[in-house]
Amino acid sequence: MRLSKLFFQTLRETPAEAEIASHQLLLRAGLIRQVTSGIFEFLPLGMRVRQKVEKILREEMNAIEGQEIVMPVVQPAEIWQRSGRWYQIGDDLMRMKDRSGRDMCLAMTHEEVITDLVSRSVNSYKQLPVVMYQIQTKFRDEPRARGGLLRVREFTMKDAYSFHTDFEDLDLYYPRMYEAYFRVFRRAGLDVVAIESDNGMMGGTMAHEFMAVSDVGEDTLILCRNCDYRANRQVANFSKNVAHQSEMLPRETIYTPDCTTIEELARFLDISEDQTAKAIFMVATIVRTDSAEDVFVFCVVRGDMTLNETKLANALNASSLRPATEAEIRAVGAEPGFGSPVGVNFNQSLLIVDDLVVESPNLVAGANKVDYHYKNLNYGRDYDGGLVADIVSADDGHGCVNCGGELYSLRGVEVGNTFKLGTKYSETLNAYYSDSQGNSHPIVMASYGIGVGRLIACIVEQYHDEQGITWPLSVAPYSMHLISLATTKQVEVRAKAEDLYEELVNSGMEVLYDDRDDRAGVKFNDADLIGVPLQITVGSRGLAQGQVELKVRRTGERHLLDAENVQAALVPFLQVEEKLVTDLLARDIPIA
RNA sequence: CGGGGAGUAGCGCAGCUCGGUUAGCGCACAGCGUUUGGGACGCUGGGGUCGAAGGUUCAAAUCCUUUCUCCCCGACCA
Repeated sequence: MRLSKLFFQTLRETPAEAEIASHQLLLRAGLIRQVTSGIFEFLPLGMRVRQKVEKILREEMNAIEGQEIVMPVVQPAEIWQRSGRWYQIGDDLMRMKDRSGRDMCLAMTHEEVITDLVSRSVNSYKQLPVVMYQIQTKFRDEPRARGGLLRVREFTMKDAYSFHTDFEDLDLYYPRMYEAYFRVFRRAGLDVVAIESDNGMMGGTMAHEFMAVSDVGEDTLILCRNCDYRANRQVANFSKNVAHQSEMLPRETIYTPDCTTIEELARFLDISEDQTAKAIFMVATIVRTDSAEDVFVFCVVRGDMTLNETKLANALNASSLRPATEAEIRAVGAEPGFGSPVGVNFNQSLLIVDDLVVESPNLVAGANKVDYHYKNLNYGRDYDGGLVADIVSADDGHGCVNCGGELYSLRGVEVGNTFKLGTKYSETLNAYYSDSQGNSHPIVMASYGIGVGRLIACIVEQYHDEQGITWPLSVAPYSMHLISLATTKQVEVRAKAEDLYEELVNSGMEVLYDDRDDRAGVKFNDADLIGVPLQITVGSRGLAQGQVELKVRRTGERHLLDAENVQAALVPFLQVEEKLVTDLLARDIPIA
């Protein structure tokens, strides 16, 4: 491709709206353009990268029996009503009416449509298992798009769905998808960490997230330094330590002026935070089949712990949570800042106590009276009932639930996920098959997603420097950036560059050819910004010695090549670039 | 939805506090000339509903009201 003909423009200055590296560079290098919040165009260079990623996805999905299909973006409400998600999902689901007033929505994922498809086509165990995938647009009306391609509203996803006679068969297939996911990410140059995760709105029995470790990530991974335990913080378990075991002591009321936070309280009493309990007040929306109910939830966790809203929501089966207002807190008889479950009437509200609080004796907690706390509060003696569950977050320094090792945390971007869905969708959408005895069973399902744009953003986050992007060869828009430094008078330099371009293209290489009438500095800077792995410069200086110059973008190393034998001389450098991916692929895949 | 910031040419911004010719600068773009190995120089030129609507005023980019959009933090999120 000749740069003089390419629809692109590099930006010298960083657009004001972009803060993170991938967003800035994708805009500056002319790969994407934002239309409105969370909605982007892919320009020719960006489209080339996308096609590279999609090719990898297709190859890896095809290799594990995946069959490619395309499902619609605009879907009838009816199937979403049948699965229940029409009611469970809030404003993220973009709803609309067609001209005849029928409710429609934009697909945020495709479980409903594919289950409906399979329900009408699959009748017998002989047709199972079957795996289908597509690379298709999703729309999620995110409350807040951010970070360029990291979090968008309209995006392209590779989504795959597998259908099985039973869980045993799913369990046989699931590891193949898991390994294929590692191959996809590694072929794209990205190493990922697979972690246990929440099922969220997908439902089902088990889920993994594939995280690209990055400081710009929105998720927190909890990992063990000693064993291979790794989970999203939303669901991570840890070994809870009862810090101060002792006999129950008599409860006392103590004066604690202005101690409205655990930190102030611990400092005032000169005790550690793990000797206190804190009350957190939430309002949970609990969705039943056809109604939703708001319930006041009184949470008690130990003072040194952080409430985990995902765990809380799962324990309550709540669709959403929000902090309670002061008025709501007082309405149940509690005092904000000095809250305690003692004396609260739980007829109209729900008590949920973290299991660690139940184990920990003699805690200091609020007395429901301004400036007073109770000392030696014990669950079972001073208050009881309610729900006891794990509702706190694992954190750096906590103990691993498997081996007792030290846990630590990393930030990550979720680039893919896999869900064992079980029979949630097959039952509601009537996807049943007959076994060899003629008995009917719901089909066991799983779904698997990879966000294409997000993956590209993660690659750029990992592969860039001060000058621009440093694409891995496998996903680079071109493999070669040929720069002609010929001025108008240097016809022989020009001719050599043209010949070389033709020669390289004819040999099957993907060449971006800077034939523009511009200054050398402009061309070098654009080449560095776009980040094609190998740069070849044809100029009068080198040509006088019968040479052209090669620069390896990622390392910056430079070599002189015989101008008459460029193509062959490039081969070893391409092999070095390929090694980046082969090295990644050679690593062991951590077990699920 | 809560908090903060910003909308002036394709991009980056100044002007606004304290209203006053024809709204400016850099980059980008077009033409001509000189240049030509790491973002050249000169001359000339094109491009603006100053986000939108309403109001105050002799006069509004500037003051007031309303509203829309974008970005960041939080909430939320397969």
